[in-house]
Amino acid sequence: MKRLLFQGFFDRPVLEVAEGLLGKVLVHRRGKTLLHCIITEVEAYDGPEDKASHAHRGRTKRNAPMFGPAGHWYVYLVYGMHWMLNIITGPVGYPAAVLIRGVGEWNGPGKLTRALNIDQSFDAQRAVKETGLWIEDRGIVVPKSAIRHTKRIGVDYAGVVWAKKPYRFHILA
DNA sequence: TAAGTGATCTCT
DNA sequence: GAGATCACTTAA
Repeated sequence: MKRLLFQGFFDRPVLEVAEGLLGKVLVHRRGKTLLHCIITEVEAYDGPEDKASHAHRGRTKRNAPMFGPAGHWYVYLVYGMHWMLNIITGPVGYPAAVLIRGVGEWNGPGKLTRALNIDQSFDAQRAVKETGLWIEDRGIVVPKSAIRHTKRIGVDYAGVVWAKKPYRFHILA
């Protein structure tokens, strides 16, 4: 039982998508081998008001994918060495995305992208099989009781209101 | 706890 | 063009 997540899944409020992604499976094709990783930790970045979001000061060349259609990747380099993997949500023109922070055995967004060899070549690409990186529903059900909401990581600069939003979701170990 | 690292953005 | 910033990791 497996089903590719299509654009309709992502074209919803970002908080719904973020929570819904827990337990889904990130699939990466490298040559002929497929890597499957269960998504265990995510963060939501919601719209132009969100001071922790790259989009809060308007559209730039870097964050342009956030303003595009849902179901596309947004990949960028931070701290000069780590690629961050995000999936765009919501309607065109509304900048929102979910940062994939942890999958299965790799915790930490930088380790995840390094392990999967994810870089800017995926930026603004669609999350479908043709691009080599997509997300599937394999019927894994995560009980509500196993999901925790906490504040986001590494965004203290955004001021207390936005830095403390419970926009991080993770599955208990 | 602090350094490493470099693209991007905001001023000149 | 220069300077500051940054959705992190690792080694102490």
